[in-house]
Amino acid sequence: MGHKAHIAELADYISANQISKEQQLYESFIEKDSSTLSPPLVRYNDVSKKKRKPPQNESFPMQRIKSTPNIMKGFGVPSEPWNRVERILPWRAVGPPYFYYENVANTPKGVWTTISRFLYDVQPEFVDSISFCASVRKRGYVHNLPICNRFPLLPRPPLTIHGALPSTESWWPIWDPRTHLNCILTCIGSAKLTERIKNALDSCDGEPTPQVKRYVLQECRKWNLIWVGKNRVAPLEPREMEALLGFPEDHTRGINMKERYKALGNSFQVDTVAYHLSVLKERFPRGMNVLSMFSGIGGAEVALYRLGIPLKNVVSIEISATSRSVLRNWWQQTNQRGRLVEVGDIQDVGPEQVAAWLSEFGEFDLVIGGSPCNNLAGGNRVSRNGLEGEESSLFFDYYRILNQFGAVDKNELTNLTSLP
DNA sequence: ATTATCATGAGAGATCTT
DNA sequence: AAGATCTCTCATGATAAT
Repeated sequence: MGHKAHIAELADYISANQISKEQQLYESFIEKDSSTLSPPLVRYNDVSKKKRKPPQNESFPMQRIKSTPNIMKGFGVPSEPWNRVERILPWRAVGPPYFYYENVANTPKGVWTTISRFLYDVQPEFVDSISFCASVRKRGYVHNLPICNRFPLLPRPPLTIHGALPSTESWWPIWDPRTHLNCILTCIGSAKLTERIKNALDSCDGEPTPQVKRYVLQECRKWNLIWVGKNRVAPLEPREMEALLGFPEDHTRGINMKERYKALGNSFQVDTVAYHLSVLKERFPRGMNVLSMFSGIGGAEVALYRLGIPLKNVVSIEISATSRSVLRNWWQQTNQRGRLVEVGDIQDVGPEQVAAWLSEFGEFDLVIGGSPCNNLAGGNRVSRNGLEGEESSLFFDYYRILNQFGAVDKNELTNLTSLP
């Protein structure tokens, strides 16, 4: 079918089904036109709806499409599940094992292109956790999981601030229009700041002046503050962060506040990840062996557990001793039947160690992790130096270890395909 | 020895204006 | 269409306070 004819047919279909043009284009390119428009949909390192210059000197073809779907909804979110969609995975990306990789969506240019190329040319799925909870969290996910028949964790978390934090509602001024929170970070606003804000508001009797409102709103947005009393704002507490991120209450109890905020700010949003992992439930009714790299406070483990997927053997690689203790405590408190193997430094994990695990546990069913974002994150003024940065370069250890399993190495692939 | 506070912008997208 | 303006970001390191 010619391209114009295809678009025309599409227009009819859209008007008949009242589905947004963007979604329909998206689906059609996946299901029908993937041969002529390859690869479809997402342009790497481009999380906007606007068109931009395509990346230069990239080895895989870029296809400009006239209109893109809302790119921060990936292959669908519960409110807009495009469950009929299937995607074409590069054959060398097909498992076992299943793999799942996560990092911040807004990186320096070219980072997601590199990540995707190393991970077998699988296209990133960019998702904002605002579709799952009351807090923004824009992240990219590269994985080889099926995307049909996903389902969300229950109960669904509240999607508004007042729903998630009911006690704030009575204190929330009418002139603060926020209905959702910004991204949960690793640092919080100071008590001094909340005091300054209170003083500014107290100095006005009744309605604050426009200048004061502007100042307060600016600080509230910058530091993600909530209303906890008359003229009084406060940063989120750890347990509130835990709830927003989908963790059990007091999940990170027992470590000092600084570490607690840092670990939470670095964590997965559990509902989002669980939505993506939900397709594994029917495939592994008797449980999974999981290799969890950069485990942190165990977002992946909690997601699988909350999905009701039994954890058989979990190898958890995490450099922070306090984060390891959080996961270990959770493992014990939830009476896990499986075995938890803890490893500190991922750089100490060599081929022999991997081989030993394989002979002991058999195959890993899932390799999951989000590598450090320190050198990618926008908030970093000091060392936002990309994927080669001090911490973020640990991505290549994720790739190195993942590549020791079923997936075919690129060099090997080149040799194979160059044979006559 | 810990903990709290503060200063340190760029970069890119989103939205508005012309 | 193009430019101006607004908005937000899984942060780091020095210094003050406890």
